[in-house]
Amino acid sequence: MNKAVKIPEPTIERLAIYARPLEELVKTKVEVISSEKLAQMCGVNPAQVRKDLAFFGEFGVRGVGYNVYDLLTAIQKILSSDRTWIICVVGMGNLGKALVENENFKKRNYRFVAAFDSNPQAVGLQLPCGLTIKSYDEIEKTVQTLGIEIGIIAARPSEAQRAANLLMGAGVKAILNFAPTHIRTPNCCIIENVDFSVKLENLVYHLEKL
Amino acid sequence: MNKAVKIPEPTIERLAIYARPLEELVKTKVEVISSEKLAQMCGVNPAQVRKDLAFFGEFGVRGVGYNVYDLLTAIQKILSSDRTWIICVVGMGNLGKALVENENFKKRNYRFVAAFDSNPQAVGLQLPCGLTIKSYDEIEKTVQTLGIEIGIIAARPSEAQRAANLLMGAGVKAILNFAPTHIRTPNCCIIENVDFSVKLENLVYHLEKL
DNA sequence: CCGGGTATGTGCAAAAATTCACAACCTAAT
DNA sequence: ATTAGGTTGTGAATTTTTGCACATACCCGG
Repeated sequence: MNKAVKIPEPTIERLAIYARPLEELVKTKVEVISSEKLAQMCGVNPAQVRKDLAFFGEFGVRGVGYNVYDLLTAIQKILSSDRTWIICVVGMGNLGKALVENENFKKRNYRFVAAFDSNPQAVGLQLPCGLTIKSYDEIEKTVQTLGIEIGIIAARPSEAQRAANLLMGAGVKAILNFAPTHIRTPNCCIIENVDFSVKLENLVYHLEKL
Repeated sequence: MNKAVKIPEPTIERLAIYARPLEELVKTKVEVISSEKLAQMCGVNPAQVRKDLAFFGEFGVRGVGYNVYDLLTAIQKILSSDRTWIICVVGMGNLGKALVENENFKKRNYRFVAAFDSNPQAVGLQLPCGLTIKSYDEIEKTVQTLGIEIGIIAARPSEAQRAANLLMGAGVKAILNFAPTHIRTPNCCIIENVDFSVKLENLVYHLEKL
């Protein structure tokens, strides 16, 4: 389609969601799927699926549906998740440790090549995955020598901004922030927030309304 | 204001976000804040802040701003985060373990009272927080005797639906799902999804576009 | 080669969410 | 008491997102 049209943010998010069941379907050798079925598996509207895909081209066959493998490949290409990404974590508490070991990341070609912590006690410790925890002082050099493209912040909220500044100073252009705080960035850097407790508070709000 | 008006979902999410800096401001004894400043701290539009709050009443003073403590208290009351919630985790891999120890949960009155895992090897192990891992067979009884209100799923995607069914069968009405899969629920049960890799894929999409 | 059955792609309308812009109102100083 | 300065609360405009509904196109059997 026309590359000039602005792709809605929710569309990008859903594309990644569509990929999940498609991965399963490829494994189970299902060859074709309709927008109806795929939508059902993802909990969205079928028209939504078609419209989302339509932003990027025509992937289906009318009267038939979508070829599972081709569609998955197309989505991965759109999202650029068809290649390996070099990433690091800052903040090696329980969460940081869980993230470097995370199966879902490994499966999807994200490669952790460094781990940092501000606590001198933690620096030097070796993680089960083989990485050795480094201090914040080494962020700049490490990012540059290893070509780290994405930084994950799993530090305490009070340290998150500092961690982000160090990463950005070293040239990192994308940050996934798990700290429950807003991080200020120049707009050359993209940031995504993952805040568990916001989600939980969402839940309890609705729970109380039942 | 009028309780009959439907509150937008994004508004609820933002209320929780507004609470974060307010907690800090209370600690640092700042008494009053404007929508402008608060918005800045959260990375949103000032009018948005005012409109979000307006759904629930009038909390500010024109020409002055909002009393920090009163506003925080009001938000916590709206979200029902002003009381303790009894929760459990299903799936005690690295992520599950990180969640039960998580500082941000503890700070906000979420109390983990049980942990479950499907792996017989894991059952019986004691966690640092004192909980002993139980088997799936015990979900129903445990939920009922301990009055568990919310379930967190940190299991593998292939097990997520089973875990959810057991929780719902036992009477749990709210689930926070960390497994990268869509969980089917009757609409008496609320579900929130937290999917790291979706967020990461979002990042890489935008990164490639830079 | 044609026609029935079916699922896509898409124009358009509806709904939802965001942002603007300003009247209403408060405080404090003169 | 009046006015200047500043911030809220909100109606209206705008933008974004969703969903319907159907023309379009493809497959397959006869």
